[in-house]
Amino acid sequence: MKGTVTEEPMNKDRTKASSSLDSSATPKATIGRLSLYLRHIENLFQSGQETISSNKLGEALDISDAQVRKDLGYFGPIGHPGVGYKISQLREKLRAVLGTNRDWNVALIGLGNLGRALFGYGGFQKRGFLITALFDQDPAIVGTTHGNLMVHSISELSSLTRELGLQLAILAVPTHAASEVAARVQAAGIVGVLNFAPTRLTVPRDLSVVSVDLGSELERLAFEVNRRLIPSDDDSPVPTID
Amino acid sequence: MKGTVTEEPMNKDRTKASSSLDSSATPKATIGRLSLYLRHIENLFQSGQETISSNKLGEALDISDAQVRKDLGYFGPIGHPGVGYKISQLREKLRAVLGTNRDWNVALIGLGNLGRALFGYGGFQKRGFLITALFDQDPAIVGTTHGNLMVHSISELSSLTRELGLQLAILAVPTHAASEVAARVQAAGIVGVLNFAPTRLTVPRDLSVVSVDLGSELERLAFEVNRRLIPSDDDSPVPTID
DNA sequence: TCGTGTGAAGAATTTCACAGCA
DNA sequence: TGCTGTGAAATTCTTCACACGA
Repeated sequence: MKGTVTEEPMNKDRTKASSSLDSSATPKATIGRLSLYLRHIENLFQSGQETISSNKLGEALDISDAQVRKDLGYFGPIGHPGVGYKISQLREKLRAVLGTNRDWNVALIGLGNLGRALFGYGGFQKRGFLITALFDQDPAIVGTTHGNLMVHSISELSSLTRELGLQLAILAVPTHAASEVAARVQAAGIVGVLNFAPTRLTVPRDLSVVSVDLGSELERLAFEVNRRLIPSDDDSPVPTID
Repeated sequence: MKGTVTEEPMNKDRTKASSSLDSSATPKATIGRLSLYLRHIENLFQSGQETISSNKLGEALDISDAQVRKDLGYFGPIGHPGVGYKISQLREKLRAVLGTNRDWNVALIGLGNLGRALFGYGGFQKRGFLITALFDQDPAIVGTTHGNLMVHSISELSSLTRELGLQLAILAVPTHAASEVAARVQAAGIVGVLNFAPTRLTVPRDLSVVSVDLGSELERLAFEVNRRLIPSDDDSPVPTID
């Protein structure tokens, strides 16, 4: 993990459908790579390039060509033998699969340091995730404005979710509040949350959760550095740290 | 993916060592879980609990007990049959493996929206990652202070890395600058970077990279929501979105 | 008896390698 | 000839199930 680190522990899943076009058969790892493909394809699309081969695409992302073809093939054949993948076509396909061919209305909940930062970060809007409402529990923060949005009390979550058609929420609240807020989010009718609190959300069914624990990502990095600089075996290179 | 969220595409690695204590044999997925274990163990440690079984630990994190035992066993036997894992002992072990039993001096590079937010976010310091120097390329930002730190020009990277003993860097710079900055970071003697720019860093060897693409995480969430609410097959539940 | 450690089985994912279309 | 799509092989990861220590 990912980074990232990402989260969402593995679980038994029922319903094993068969069709090779069935998205529920998509390996988890593939999904992460689809984002990488799209990112790169968007760049190529901007640059006006027309086609790209699995080999070239993989090279740019450090992924094997066979892996690229397998990944892209999960949603039906889309490549052109002898030619490669047509960039505009592949772009559409990836956007459809990843859900970025439409806009999503996103609630940002929690406007502490991290929340404000995420709000200022432009990367979300660019990919079709529009932050259209802000919420916080702290009365001292409710009523303040950021950009052209005012911070609402969490008690208004349900009404505003309906009113604004909010579909996703970014949770940047303290750990101890995360699960409770997630429950309210779900009750309000929001269907997915991106959770930044370093805890496993225990939530009712019918809420998709993706967690990002920035601290874990740094731990992963420290682990990699340790592994590289301080090989645990004896018969080894022996570089020193510091 | 996981924060992806996380990144670092898979690659062929040479040198296959044998010992079961060899950390290079640790499955990639395990590393992400080690952070989860540590997170939970720290909580238990605070609460004063003395031991925990693989079963209970797994239950709290939604991981199978066998998986927990396998993961924890990669670094040598540490459990106590009939008893479980001693929390203080497991905590030490995990901290040692993940490198959080020491402090890391971290440079934060890029003080735009995201960088400032990450600086304000307390989650890093708590886990032993001390942001001890700030850098930016923009002359308008160099010289400003945040907390009790002044923003330095990137040209001072090498000297300050030596002076302050910087080991890691958090990259919150624009995409187009990321690889170049990473090269300078590496040249300055920093050994690992946590990259927030949505691009694959092309860097010289001898630099560990973990990438977090927040946009990708939202895409992963959108994908999950789509999959849950709009099953691609026909013989299905048929909930509607919106 | 409780609960770890661990081979062996099983499942999931990646790589190989090649038939076949443009 | 160039390049995809895809079975089959190889590899990696997870779960099973049980011997054994406390």
